[in-house]
Amino acid sequence: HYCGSTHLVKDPDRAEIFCDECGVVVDGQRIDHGTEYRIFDFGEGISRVRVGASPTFTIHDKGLSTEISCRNKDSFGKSIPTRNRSTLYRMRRWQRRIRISGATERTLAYGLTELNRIASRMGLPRNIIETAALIFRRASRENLIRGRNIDSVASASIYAACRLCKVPRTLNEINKFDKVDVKELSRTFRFIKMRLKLKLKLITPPDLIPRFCSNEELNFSEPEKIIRRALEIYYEVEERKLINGRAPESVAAGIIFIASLLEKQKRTQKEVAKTADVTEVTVRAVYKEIANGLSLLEQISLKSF
DNA sequence: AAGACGAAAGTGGTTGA
DNA sequence: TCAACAACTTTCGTCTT
Repeated sequence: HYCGSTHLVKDPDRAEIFCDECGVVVDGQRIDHGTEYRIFDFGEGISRVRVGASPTFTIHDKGLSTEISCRNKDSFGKSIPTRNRSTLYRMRRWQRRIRISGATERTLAYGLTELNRIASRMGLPRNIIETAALIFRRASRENLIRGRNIDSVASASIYAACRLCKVPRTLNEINKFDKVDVKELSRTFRFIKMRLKLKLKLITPPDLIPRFCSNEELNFSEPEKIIRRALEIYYEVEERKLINGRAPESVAAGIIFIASLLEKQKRTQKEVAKTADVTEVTVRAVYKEIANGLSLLEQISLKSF
């Protein structure tokens, strides 16, 4: 499992196995195959019935809620006798509790729906969606959603899940599918990350390179070759400390551009820039720096002849 | 005509006093 | 908290293919 931890936790209520270190859902489809049993033990006062495991974190069953008026009148408007008022009081108290939980449930349902919408439009794999849903539920449980835009929490959960699962998306990529602005998404993410103590490693170019190379925009015939070449270049660059303070997308883009030249599958700077969501100017800057540092310039210009 | 190049000016985020 | 700073963007004119 990616984060190296062997500390996996099984949550029998949710039929989930997830990593205690990083929170990634390892196996979300798992069904509890434990003994099916019922206990009719009046002595213990417990009746346990296993009806089956909830298959996913992402679906929520919505409930209905009821209001009880605070006036002491019945449905005909007649005053309710004092001897019944204590009963009514108790009913109200219960109803209030249920309604409050109903509100958070509604938030959960709405948020998970939104989360699913974004994630499926992005075409994210199952395990990432489950991880995102788990994060969202934790955020809800820890009361982090109140006073915050539900949509932004949903987006932030997806962003975090992508990073946890080692296939990070940029904030901008997610922002193309959601309804919040990048700044708010960024704020919410930082907040959630801190409060849930998510352990996220920094994004590095190798996290991005495989996905970028496989992008349909670039349409490499054999992405694996480009990926391998790009990674070679990256490790060389890393070793020689040729780049400082560049955003990982920028570095990835510059490297992929060079790799496309060396593999004789040249792509334009514009194309590479578009898939990495940076500008051509940035691609140029990075690729120049690297090409100079590795003395690749003559090689590249030779190849292009 | 399209790509590559780099200058100039503006923006948002990080850093260090 | 403020100012300096590098990275990044946008825009644009020029050169190359």
